[in-house]
Amino acid sequence: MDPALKRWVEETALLFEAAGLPRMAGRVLAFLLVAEPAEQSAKEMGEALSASKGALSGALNLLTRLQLVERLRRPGERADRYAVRPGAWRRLLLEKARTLALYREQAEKGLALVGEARGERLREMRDLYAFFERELPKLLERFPGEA
Amino acid sequence: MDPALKRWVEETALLFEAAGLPRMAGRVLAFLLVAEPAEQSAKEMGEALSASKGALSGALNLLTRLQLVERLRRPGERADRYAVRPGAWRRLLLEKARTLALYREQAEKGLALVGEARGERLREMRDLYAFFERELPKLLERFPGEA
DNA sequence: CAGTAAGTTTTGTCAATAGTGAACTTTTGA
DNA sequence: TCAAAAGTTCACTATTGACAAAACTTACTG
Repeated sequence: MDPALKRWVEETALLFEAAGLPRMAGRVLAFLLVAEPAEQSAKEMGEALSASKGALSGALNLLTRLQLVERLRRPGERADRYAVRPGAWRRLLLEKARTLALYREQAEKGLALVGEARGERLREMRDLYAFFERELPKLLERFPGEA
Repeated sequence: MDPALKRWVEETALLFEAAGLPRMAGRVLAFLLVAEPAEQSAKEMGEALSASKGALSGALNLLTRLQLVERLRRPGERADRYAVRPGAWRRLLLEKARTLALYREQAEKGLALVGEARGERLREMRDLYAFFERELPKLLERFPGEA
């Protein structure tokens, strides 16, 4: 693999890490974004990223659960292949949007404990998250893209 | 402090941690959301949260840098007091919005390396983040609230 | 149905990070 | 100017989590 591309993968993995992914999962995702062909086997990724089978297994399962990557098998081949799913980014943001509800609910729990009267600070929190919970999915619909 | 409230603080801290704050900073912020009075000294927080001076110092500096908390001094008092800043949540989201640019830029760097022709996957990434980079600040402006 | 390749799980090691407690510096009110 | 309180910094410890390596399980292919 081109050294410049290798550096890009590592940098990108760091970004993904900041967003909450484990380091190895970030590396795999970054690699799959630029790999040729798009479908890669665990073995190939292990060589490209100098990572162990075990680490890849965990990372790939995570990325698959998150629906960022799909697992597929070419007829006649023994090994699974993996590729970034079309619409992965939209899905990632939808997922984030869903966590907004957690924040809103937590604010509401707090309000129930301290009472609405004493809850100016919590109300600000609840209202803003509720606003985004409503508006973000609408915004995503306006984005011109697939699935 | 009421045990139910104590549990709420701990739960909320966990949520904040998932969003990227260090644990202690999350506890402090959660506590400041429900504390009476709103302005609390480090000593009071140390007792309420069973935390050391040193840990509080770090957490409070972080929260102050992030502009989520403000530091103030009542005349005649020796110790600083801290309170959640009005508009803290909006500010937090604006900050997140700013990181969208990082993702877009990283996708563009990748495109420069693999070429636009081979870059369907990266283009999807770039386009979605660019879209949000444009739309999110607009959305925030529509939220009826302070600074 | 064997033999082998792929994938998962487990175990042990290592690095990173948070937090305590103590030493140190700064501030402030007398 | 002095003394005490507040705040910061540092050294150490404990916890966490990621990863490699190897043992184990599953499932394909001939």
